[in-house]
Amino acid sequence: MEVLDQVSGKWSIGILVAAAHGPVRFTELERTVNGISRRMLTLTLRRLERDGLLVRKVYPTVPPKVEYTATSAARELFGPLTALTEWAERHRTTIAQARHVYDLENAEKGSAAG
Amino acid sequence: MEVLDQVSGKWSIGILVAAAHGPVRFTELERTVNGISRRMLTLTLRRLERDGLLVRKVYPTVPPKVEYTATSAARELFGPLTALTEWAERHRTTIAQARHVYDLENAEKGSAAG
DNA sequence: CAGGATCCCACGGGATACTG
DNA sequence: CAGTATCCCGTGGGATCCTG
Repeated sequence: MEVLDQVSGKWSIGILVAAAHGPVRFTELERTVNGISRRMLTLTLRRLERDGLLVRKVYPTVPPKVEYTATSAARELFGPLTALTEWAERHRTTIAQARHVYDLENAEKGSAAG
Repeated sequence: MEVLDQVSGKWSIGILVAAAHGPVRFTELERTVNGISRRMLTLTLRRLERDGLLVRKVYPTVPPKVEYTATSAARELFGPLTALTEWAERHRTTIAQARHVYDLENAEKGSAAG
């Protein structure tokens, strides 16, 4: 799905949920979205703005102040997004175990389906 | 979210929904999941199998037959996934327009906020 | 039919330095 | 404070050829 490409990407979701509860500032996001670099924050913000999921409001003060606000389209995303992350939470250990088992079985390359 | 990384990737979702309605065969997926290459089909199937979202069943016949079936964990994903794709569908044109507008505004680099 | 192996490119994304 | 610019690398993914 082409439209979901922007929701994918390592940071979009994190930024969106960070902006869920009202306007957020750049530096605020930098602290909130854990592990994100300045560069990726900027790039992802630009993409989300371009897709109409965030509105960027600049206050021409000094020092500068920029606020990002989730649009209604973005807010409609929060439901599905929450469902998805909750699923991930529920199945995290299950998936980890599945990976472990799979890796073990495929370590012994000559395994006869034992 | 680390666990969602596998759901991301260009093809995982497409493959999962293709396997939603029962077991599917390799070639069947190759036709169903539009635009996927043999290579990515194999790789993505392996990843989904490793994460316990698909079960791979081999019938030792000639010619070979391999069936992929969604696990219960994967089936629990369909709800959230559907919600997400429906959101994408609802907002597809909106997003396209937003992009268009954004691109126009940023084409005139010297624009003084019109 | 259902893959595996190899090559090769595009792009996502981190690190770092500079700016209005 | 809120960016932009540059460099550089890992990997996602397409094309093509080979195989049990």
